[in-house]
Amino acid sequence: MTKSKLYKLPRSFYLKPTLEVANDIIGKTIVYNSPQGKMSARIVEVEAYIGMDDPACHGAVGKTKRNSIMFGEGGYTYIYFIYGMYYCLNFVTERAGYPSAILLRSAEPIEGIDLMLKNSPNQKKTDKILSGPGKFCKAFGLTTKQNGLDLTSKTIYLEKLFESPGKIVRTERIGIKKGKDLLYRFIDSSSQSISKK
DNA sequence: GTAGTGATTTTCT
DNA sequence: GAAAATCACTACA
Repeated sequence: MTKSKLYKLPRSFYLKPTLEVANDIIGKTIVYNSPQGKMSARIVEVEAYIGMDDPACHGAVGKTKRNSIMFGEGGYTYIYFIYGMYYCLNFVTERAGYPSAILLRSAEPIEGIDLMLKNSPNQKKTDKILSGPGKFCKAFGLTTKQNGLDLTSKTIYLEKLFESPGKIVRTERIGIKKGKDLLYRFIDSSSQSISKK
């Protein structure tokens, strides 16, 4: 593999059906120009949360203050606080008025590893520092302050990498009580950094 | 090696 | 007042 060409994914990427986006997002690179410096990582694990028919989707119970960003147009960040101590990062998908998003569960660090380690005092192994939604946000320094950012802006965005993606596998989602029968979790099976075996 | 549980606070009922 | 799209630690085999 010689030079890898990168380009920022446009708004249209996020407006496709959520399952398509979830599949396509595996192997992409997320770039975040944080106040601390630039950080980037290769996405290897995501979960889809789709609309009113998905019982595990935050938007299924109707629009609330917390999930209102999911009802907006695709291509924005949705960050929420959970279990009293962790944040989770999502990418909003599809059209305005349709609550859907993709939860970023795990990634492999590329740039800014020193910053990630600094943000995550408990982590020692760099190959596991982003292996979970809560850990990812901690390492990237993401909080609800970053909720609703435009993914086509300069601050945070995804890049397409012209390399053959790893083998993508679909499984049931993790950590939810309802909707487990839906195979909405996508992982790159060649990665060693997924959040759970 | 696997399994079980406490931490801690925002958000919604 | 209870639940929550999690993680790290402890206990035990």
